[in-house]
Amino acid sequence: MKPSTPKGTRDFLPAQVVKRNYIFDTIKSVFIKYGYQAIETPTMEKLSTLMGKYGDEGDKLLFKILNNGDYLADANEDALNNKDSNKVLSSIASKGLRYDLTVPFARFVVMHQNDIAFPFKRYQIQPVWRADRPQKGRYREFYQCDVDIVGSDSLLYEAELVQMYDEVFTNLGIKTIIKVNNRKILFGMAEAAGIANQFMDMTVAIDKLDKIGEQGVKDEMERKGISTEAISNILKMLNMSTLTEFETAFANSETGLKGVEELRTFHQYFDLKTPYNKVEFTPTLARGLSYYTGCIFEVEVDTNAEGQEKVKMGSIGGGGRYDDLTANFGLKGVSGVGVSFGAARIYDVMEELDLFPKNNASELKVLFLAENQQAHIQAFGLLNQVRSAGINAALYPEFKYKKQVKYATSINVPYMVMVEQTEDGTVQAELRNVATKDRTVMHIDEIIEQLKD
RNA sequence: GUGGUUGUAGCUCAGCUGGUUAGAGCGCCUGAUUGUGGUUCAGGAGGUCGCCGGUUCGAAACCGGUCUUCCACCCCA
Repeated sequence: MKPSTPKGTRDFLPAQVVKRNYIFDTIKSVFIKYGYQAIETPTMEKLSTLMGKYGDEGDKLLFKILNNGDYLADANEDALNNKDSNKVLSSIASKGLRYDLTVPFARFVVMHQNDIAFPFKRYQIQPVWRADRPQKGRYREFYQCDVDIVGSDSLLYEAELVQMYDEVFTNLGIKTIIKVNNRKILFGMAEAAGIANQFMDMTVAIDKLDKIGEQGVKDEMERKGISTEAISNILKMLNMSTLTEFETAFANSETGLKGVEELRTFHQYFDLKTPYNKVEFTPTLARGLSYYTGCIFEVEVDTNAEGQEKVKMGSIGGGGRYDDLTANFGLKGVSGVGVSFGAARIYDVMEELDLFPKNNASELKVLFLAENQQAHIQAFGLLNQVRSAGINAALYPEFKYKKQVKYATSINVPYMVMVEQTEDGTVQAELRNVATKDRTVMHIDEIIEQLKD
């Protein structure tokens, strides 16, 4: 039989894992610096935790786990006979794979509210699963990398999160544009245009702006039955760029004015330090129809930056504030704000721009090669010394020179040490630089010195 | 979930409108050669043509189903 992985899942080769970990490590070190702590939640959650949190569409995309034991014995018989999958489900499956990290986190906060201190700052890097149909850059198993604060509505955290974006992408070497908006500004626009009741339709249309253009947005809103007058009003507002303009437009929208004020406060915190990346107020940023209620963020690769012109990639990060994150689980009035890093997309961008470091600390530094069995045993002793000095080292098991060199070149190791017996019966070690082909016989202590830098 | 697309050796792919024992390059293994950095030469192993069923005297090729790949839509990350 031909081995394969399930649809939408993949294996990761050593070189890929090294690169992925480089991204995670860079992100983690920034999280830790800003005072966030890691948590983990189980791969599976109860379906009662998961169902109904992502809409009807989301429920379909949940992977369900069959109950153990004789699950059909306990299945709902009527539903089974009628082939009613939805009804049968609840009697044969009570667990599912996590669909994102936010809902499990909300469950976590409610369950452990007495063990954690608010504001609670956590980060979480774990895979999630979706039974979506796979396509380019979309898998059924992928990592999410979330950082959130719950239990405070201070805008200091919005500023902090954007600073973290700025620092992470600077460290990774990607020049980005960090777009900032506020859902209250969007609501203000709907209110100012007199279509507050069609806020959702408007938001969904605006969210597609990048994809379908201004005319497309106009058409979409028309289709949703928004009046032409309101549409032209909204389009006019979308082209405004300063908070002062919005303040004027929102004279009759309390929510809109609140949004302007929130963004001003955000800037009071944020502007104390000059960011390396572009941070732009973007009134057209909508972030889908998700649960966001305040500030929203999205990160894009800056295609105007030198060397990045050709990068075609959607958003590589996003997030925002959501009130009542935990209300679903019975804890009201707890506000949260968080952002997510799109690890897989960041990986692709870094690959395209060749931004991964060449010499990774987790890679093998030196490969020992021995001439014969006698030398092999001696080489193992030398190997121990090199490893004790903290250098990543390995010994090749066979003696055939051709195979040794072939292996060394195929694993891309920078140094080799050839261990040979001399005529007087002692052993000598020769350090070889694979790239320059330099070779020198030297004492093992010297070799260690050489390899250390 | 809808529409399309892909599947032949470990890898990248040929294989005409159905017709003998299914091929190439690379890789792999063995031996020689090279006083040592993937050399050269010779030989070799490896495929139920994704899987199941059908049409046919005959299927890798045609038809149906299924799994997989990639793409668009829906939605989303």
